[in-house]
Amino acid sequence: MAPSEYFTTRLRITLRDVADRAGVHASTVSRALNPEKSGMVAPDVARRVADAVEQLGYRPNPIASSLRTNRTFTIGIVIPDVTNPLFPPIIRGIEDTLAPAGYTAIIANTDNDPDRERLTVEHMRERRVDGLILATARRKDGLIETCQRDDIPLVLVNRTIDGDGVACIVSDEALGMKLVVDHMAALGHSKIAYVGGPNHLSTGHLRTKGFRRAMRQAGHTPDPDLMVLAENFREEPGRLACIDLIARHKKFTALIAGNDLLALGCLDAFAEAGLLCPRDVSLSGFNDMPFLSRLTPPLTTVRISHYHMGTRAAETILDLAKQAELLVQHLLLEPQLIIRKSTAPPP
Amino acid sequence: MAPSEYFTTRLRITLRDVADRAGVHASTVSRALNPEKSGMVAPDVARRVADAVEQLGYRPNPIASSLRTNRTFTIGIVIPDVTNPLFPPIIRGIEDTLAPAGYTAIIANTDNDPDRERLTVEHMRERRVDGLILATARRKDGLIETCQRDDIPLVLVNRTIDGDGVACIVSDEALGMKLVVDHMAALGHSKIAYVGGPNHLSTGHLRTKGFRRAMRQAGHTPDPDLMVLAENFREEPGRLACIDLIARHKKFTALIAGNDLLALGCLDAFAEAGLLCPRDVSLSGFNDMPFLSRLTPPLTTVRISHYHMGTRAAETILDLAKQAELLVQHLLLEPQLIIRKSTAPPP
DNA sequence: AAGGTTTTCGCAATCGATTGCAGAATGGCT
DNA sequence: AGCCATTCTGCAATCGATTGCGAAAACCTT
Repeated sequence: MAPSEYFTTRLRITLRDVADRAGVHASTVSRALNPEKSGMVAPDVARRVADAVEQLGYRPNPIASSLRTNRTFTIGIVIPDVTNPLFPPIIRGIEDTLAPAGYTAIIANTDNDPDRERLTVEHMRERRVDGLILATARRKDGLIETCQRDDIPLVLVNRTIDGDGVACIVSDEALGMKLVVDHMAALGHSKIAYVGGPNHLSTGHLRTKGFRRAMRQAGHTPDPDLMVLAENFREEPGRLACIDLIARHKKFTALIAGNDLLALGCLDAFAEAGLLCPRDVSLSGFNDMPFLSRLTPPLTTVRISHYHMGTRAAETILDLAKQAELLVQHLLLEPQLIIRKSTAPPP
Repeated sequence: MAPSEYFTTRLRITLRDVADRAGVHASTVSRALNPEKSGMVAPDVARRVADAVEQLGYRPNPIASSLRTNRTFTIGIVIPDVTNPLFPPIIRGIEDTLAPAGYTAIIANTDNDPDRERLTVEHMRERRVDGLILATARRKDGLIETCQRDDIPLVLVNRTIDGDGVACIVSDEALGMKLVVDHMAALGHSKIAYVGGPNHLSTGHLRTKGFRRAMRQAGHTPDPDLMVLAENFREEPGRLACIDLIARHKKFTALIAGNDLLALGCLDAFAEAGLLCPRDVSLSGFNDMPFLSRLTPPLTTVRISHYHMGTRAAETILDLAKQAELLVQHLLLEPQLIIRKSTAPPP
């Protein structure tokens, strides 16, 4: 017998082994080990079983269990890209909540590619995940509609779709934007420009909407000439959008960016145009990425508790997986303004 | 019949359904669908099966398959913390390699807690992962020894253990350190200080060793008074170590940090001591974290291709999982010096 | 003490795919 | 034509745990 065989035969303790040891039938062991059914077995038998389990070092085979019960204690997480500092805290939040509940997370990156999204979701469904947490939602999202139709436990995180009917944990974008606008206004700015993210994402859309509304509430009229939408939420598009903005030669003393990466791009555009922040123009970001306080100047931004977002999403998917009724479908997390050195009174 | 039942009965196409449709036995379908055994079935039958699969939209149940074959096409990844920007690229590299091969990654964070490491590995083994990629290695690591003893396909990434016998993909720390030291020396520095990471990690240990050796090779004697080891690889310990260093009142014109976070901490210590970088002292980091070029001053550092590290680790674990012989056990990836503005000639 | 509950447990089927073995069909050979 | 060697397919067991059903045993009840 090869060593590996020895290992396998020696180590793979099955339910039946335990049953033999305890002098009972396998089904009894199964019941004794299932908290929900342990009432069905006599106390002394339960102890004998427990002892046998202990002595043999039995560990149940979750695969066999899954095959029979059709539950895997597995949750699929679909994100655009782990490399984006936005997502790791969400993942941690999810995992820290899932693990104590005995669930395992399967994570996949899709780079915002709808085809890959569909493929990964299919793959995860084949793997019989008990639920799905998606961080990839577009405002109109066919994939999510399919999942809804197929009645899969599903939670959206960070972004959401238009309309409701699906659980989501997102930040209160309108509030976040209001915090920034009010901050700029309080500093004395009235000519406030905006470089936003794409409109097909709820984050982009709601922040832009929030910007307009907050401007009006602050007594200013949002100037369409001072608003540009970048193609996506990354640096280079932010830079290009800002260059576009500057080329319009319309005066502004503050610029609110739709997220931190866009803000970084804007900073580059400022440098190219010989603009100094915050002396010539104040700048704010959104999300509070790590190390932003290390920038020159340290960036004023809106902090979103992504970790918290993850924990809530995990709690929700667990409820859904065990068929519980949801108290709240849409959870809006409260953002927080982080004032640093990139915002100052207008020149 | 409830909609969900309808869904289940309607959607769960099994091998037997395909067999019935194709007019053959389930075992034949199984063989037809298995590339390694598709030679055992007649071409026309294979086509009939393929058609039936197509028409019914059959998708195999990987759980049933796993139960029988004892292979899950799943790899466990254990990392200290996704939130550390070091790891996401590794994870991407792993996933991008694993996915095309039909494997799924299970990721877990352990926060460098040995107990959690053991728990996670146990959990993953219970889930019958086909292999393990660990980014948590300590130089002496009991957990890894157990895994070796139990003959589990195993690859270490980023860090490794003392001695060999286990596959690992790491950066060539000695070379990396040599690049930095030579760069400093070439700039004219001779009084070069060192703030390193903990000695119980291979990264910390090898970089420190590499520093000493590179110094001697450059014709300088490493001064023990100018070397401090931080408790871990994070900012605050870096700051404290650097404060300690400065308090020794021994002159140095350059400081090499064991990684970027330590360097960030050193930058803080400089600021507190009224030292300006690079005017008063040059500084270098290690790893090339994202956004380091945005610092003031942009940090000179050593770039390690973490993504590549991930792909190679995944390739290795796949080889191991299919029992292939390994060409190289220890793979040293070549690091690259990234010169920015934090290093300059001595004052 | 007889009959009726309630507990407690075992039997055997089941989840869905895989595979060793054997038999049927086909082909090739003399 | 007859026999052997291939090739192809089906049968049935198996992986390990779960669970509906029925039976035995224990406990009440009157």
